Amino acid sequence: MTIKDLAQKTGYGVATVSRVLNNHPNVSEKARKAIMKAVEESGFELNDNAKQLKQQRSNSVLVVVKGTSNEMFGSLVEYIQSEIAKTEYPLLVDYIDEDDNEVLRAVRLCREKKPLGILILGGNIEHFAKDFDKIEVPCVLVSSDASNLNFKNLSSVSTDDRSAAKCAMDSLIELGHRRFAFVGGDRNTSDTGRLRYLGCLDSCIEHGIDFDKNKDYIGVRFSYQDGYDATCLLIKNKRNFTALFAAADVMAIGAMRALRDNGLRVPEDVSVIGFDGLTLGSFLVPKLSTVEQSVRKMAVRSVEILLDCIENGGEAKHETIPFTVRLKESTRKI
Amino acid sequence: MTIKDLAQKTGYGVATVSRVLNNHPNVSEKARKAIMKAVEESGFELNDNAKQLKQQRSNSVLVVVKGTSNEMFGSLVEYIQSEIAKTEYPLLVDYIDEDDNEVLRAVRLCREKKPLGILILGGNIEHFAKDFDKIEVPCVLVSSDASNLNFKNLSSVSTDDRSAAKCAMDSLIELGHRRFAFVGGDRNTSDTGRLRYLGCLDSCIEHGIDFDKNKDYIGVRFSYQDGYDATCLLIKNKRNFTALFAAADVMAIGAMRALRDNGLRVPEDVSVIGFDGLTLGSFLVPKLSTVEQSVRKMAVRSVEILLDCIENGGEAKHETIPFTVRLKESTRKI
DNA sequence: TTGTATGCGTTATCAC
DNA sequence: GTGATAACGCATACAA
Repeated sequence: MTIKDLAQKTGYGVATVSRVLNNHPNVSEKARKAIMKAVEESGFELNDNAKQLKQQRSNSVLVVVKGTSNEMFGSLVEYIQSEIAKTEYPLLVDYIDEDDNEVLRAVRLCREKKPLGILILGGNIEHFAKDFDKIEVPCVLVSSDASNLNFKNLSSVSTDDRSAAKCAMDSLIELGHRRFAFVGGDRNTSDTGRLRYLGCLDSCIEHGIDFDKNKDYIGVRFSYQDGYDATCLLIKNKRNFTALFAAADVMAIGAMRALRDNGLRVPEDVSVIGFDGLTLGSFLVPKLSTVEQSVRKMAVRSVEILLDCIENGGEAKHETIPFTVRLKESTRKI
Repeated sequence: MTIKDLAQKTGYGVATVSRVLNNHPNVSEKARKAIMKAVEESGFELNDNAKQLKQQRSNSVLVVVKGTSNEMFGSLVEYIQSEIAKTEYPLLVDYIDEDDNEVLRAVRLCREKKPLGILILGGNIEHFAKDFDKIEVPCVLVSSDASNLNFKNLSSVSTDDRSAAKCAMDSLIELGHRRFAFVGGDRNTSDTGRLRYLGCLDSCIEHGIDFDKNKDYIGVRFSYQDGYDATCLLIKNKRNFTALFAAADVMAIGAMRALRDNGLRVPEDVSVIGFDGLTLGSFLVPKLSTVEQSVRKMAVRSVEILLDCIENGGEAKHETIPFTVRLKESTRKI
């Protein structure tokens, strides 16, 4: 079933059928009705490939997700999906490993899929600096700040990771903690991991807290198991910390279990704070203290910015989503 | 940049370029080398739209995910993604609401996207019975059994939900429990919810357990919050249950928190068992007892079956993935 | 082993 | 208001 068949069936020409299907003007009401009727009856849908070939672009929006075990991105993708679903653009989701180069991947997908725009979840600024010039469509980097890169088609929506991590640490210090352990991201492959690490460092320095970056900090992947393993290692190192900062809620959850398995109670023996503000955290026992980023707001703004760039040729924007340190039940005063 | 440009650049014809790009035979080594070199230099990628228009299909695999708040599907999508990534097929992921009609959605996407095959995560057999005949490409329904529908292009990979739920209940009964509460799925919109409900009922009947389907059972959506709310309601009804069965781990997690907030301890006062076997469950305190379905195996088999249908014209298959009742720390003997 | 020519289904430019 | 018709970039039948 093609518009040709439809034309034959209704007695009109393909051009008129196409006009009706695309809501173009210069079609008689009579023709519109007749053609729409035929469309209904046959369940006809335009062939996207032909349409897009003709129009020299697809109408899809591409999302590249870096790292699959971090539930925060899962949640982000869902919100993005539901925002994009309000439009007529199909969403192409591509998951890549935490260690892969997201920009090269995007470049390749652009040539293949010709998306209207791209959202990249998680990214490494160096990758952007090196290869982003090969991307021409609007792009929003979600979760890292790209304002100092100055690409005219690259926006970003992020949390001020460094300040947020510092705030979280400040809160722990205010609760009386002095000895800390850190389960962070890999500082080399993850901007987010690096910034949150620096924020912690800032706080330690400001408060004169001792901190051995080789023994008190372990950088791993964003997953439950990695959080668990890293924490076991920190305990084994006998650093006797009273508080643990995890650079992601998934790690914090792994950490809490590791503490428990080593005979330590949360928060009585060790306070734990995570980062992200996953919905899940509020259902745990104890409720996970965390640096809450409004994942929903992040998704909404990212999509809004992207659509503005796509539809109105809007300028690239760099936004920071506010965070809130939420001390719940996994932290306590000592 | 098109194959025409590439042809011009290398002095060969478009047909030869096309042959090289598709690894077809009858190309001299010399031509292959020259053309590949030009491809490298220019970073050329075939235009998917043109290719697919020509071939009368896209090369993509479509995944329709029903319900976004059930983390089990999130996990399933990730495994599917990583399996599909081993092939060269791009994955088109479409999320729809738990209450939407997944088959009509798939029909529409088929006409638009012309995918090679479809995976549907979560589904209602009635929807399939009514409209699946409009779908012509191979399809695998994941998580519900479709063997009694007899569509030649519809496979299914599922857990025997009814037996599994019964086993879980049997285990609780064996632990000495007699008074139960059930947080289940909506029996009307979700096959999975209905079957797990029936399994529980089977067990109750077999063991002569009293069960008021209006007061002891609440059917809600698969999410943390719904599990929480339903449990609060059950507690309010003063049914004095000693064990709670949740039709999904996410609900069980919500339930555990609700119990806690109502002054009940898990497992001392109430034993809780979930369903799915999420990775997360093993990191909770207490570790969540659950009916474990190997999500990974489910994903792997689903993709294998689909690819076999796509690539070798394999027959539709209906497979059941084994389950294991895992009693961990959220259940106890009374 | 290679090149030429045709058509996939659509949109858009014309001429009517 | 409408209908021919030329692209879009590719794969492929067929000719050389």
